[in-house]
Amino acid sequence: MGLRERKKQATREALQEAALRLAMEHGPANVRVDDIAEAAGVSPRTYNNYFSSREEAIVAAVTTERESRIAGAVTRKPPGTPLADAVRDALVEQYTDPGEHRREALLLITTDPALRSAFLNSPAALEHPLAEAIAERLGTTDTQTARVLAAGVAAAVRIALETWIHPRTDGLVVVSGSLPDLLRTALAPLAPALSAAENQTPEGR
Amino acid sequence: MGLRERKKQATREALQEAALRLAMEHGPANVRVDDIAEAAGVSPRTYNNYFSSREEAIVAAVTTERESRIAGAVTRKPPGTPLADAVRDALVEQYTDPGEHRREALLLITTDPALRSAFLNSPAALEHPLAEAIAERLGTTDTQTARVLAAGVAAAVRIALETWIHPRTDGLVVVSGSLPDLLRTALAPLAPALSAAENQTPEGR
DNA sequence: CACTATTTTTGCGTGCACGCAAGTTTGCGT
DNA sequence: ACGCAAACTTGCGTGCACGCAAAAATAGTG
Repeated sequence: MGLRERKKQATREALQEAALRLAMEHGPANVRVDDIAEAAGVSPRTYNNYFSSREEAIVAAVTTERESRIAGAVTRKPPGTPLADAVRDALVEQYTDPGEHRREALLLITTDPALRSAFLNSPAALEHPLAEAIAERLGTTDTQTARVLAAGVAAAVRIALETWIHPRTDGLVVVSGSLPDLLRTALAPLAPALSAAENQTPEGR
Repeated sequence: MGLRERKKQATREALQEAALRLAMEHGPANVRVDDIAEAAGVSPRTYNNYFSSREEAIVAAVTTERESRIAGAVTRKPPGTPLADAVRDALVEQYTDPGEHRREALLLITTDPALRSAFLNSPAALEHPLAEAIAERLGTTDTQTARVLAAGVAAAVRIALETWIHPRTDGLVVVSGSLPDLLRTALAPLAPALSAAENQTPEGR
């Protein structure tokens, strides 16, 4: 990886880190993008070359790393594992709480409306990498099916996060509980679609 | 319906219509929200009480009516129709080209990047009404499953619109063709999930 | 009709997103 | 080492989104 890309990566991380730190120190409402840019040592205009909203950098600090690992985790599941299981397990793994410093950040995020909204959009970033991982496991060149399945999964994840953040009484049951459980529940309805796709293109073709 | 709600509806439609007309006349880039507001006879600030971006009103003029009919169309399918078929047919019906004046508008929308992007987000508005329609057909009080399925369908529709707007070579096949065909293709992978959900909660329970 | 409560509209102020063009850095071939 | 081309950064200008609080419109009640 050349100097160019390393620098870009460094800038991106500096912005994320600065954004999160400042938001935790002064509260999300009291952080202007100029502050973030200054703390990261770049111009305000450059901030918007990396992130297209003030909230994005803060949320990215919490979600980016996790999301980048999910597709990898799916690919890494032992061959022969049913696709639905591979996806479910990969997601549950990666969304299992990693530590304390992230938890404070999440509390901050779920407090502020704009941040919440940006947070709930974050699973959209799963679509492309996940679609590739699924296509690979299906061993097909038909990208379209993989894209639809990945988008469905991303949507399910988003819904799991939604009900995790503001729980609701659903029918007669109160839905709340650990995020892993909510993920499993949200993914369950899609499992038949994942299975069907992989039976459509059997191993030995 | 009281005077209040009728007026709100009228304002909303006036804004949509004005936005679309002005965009067609002067080109999307040369329409400021102040112009739209003035043409609709409200203050600029009021525009943003109805739409949260300049593009939204333009796109809404083309998509809103259609979307509001889809959930109804699903509900209206004869009882006994498999859920997957009901959803597919309802979508195909409603997305079948209605006429000429809309076609020009669509050309306009697909030309401008910001409008394209807003247009591709429009299926998100399907989620809530569609989730209710699906829940009703499933005859279940478990909203969660219906929400996930509806979100999956909305995502599939979005992907159909994406590949319709900028077609791609996918594997060895060039994907292009009529929107109805693209919709069928995009929905196909989800059909097993819809079927499984309705077999989970059989009629006579 | 008169009075009050609720909802909607409006103006203002502030910070933000982004196109553009000029300036700066990096990569690479010679 | 030089110099050119491509990529990245920056400043500027413009229009936009939205919180807030005051004013206007509407609904409901006696």
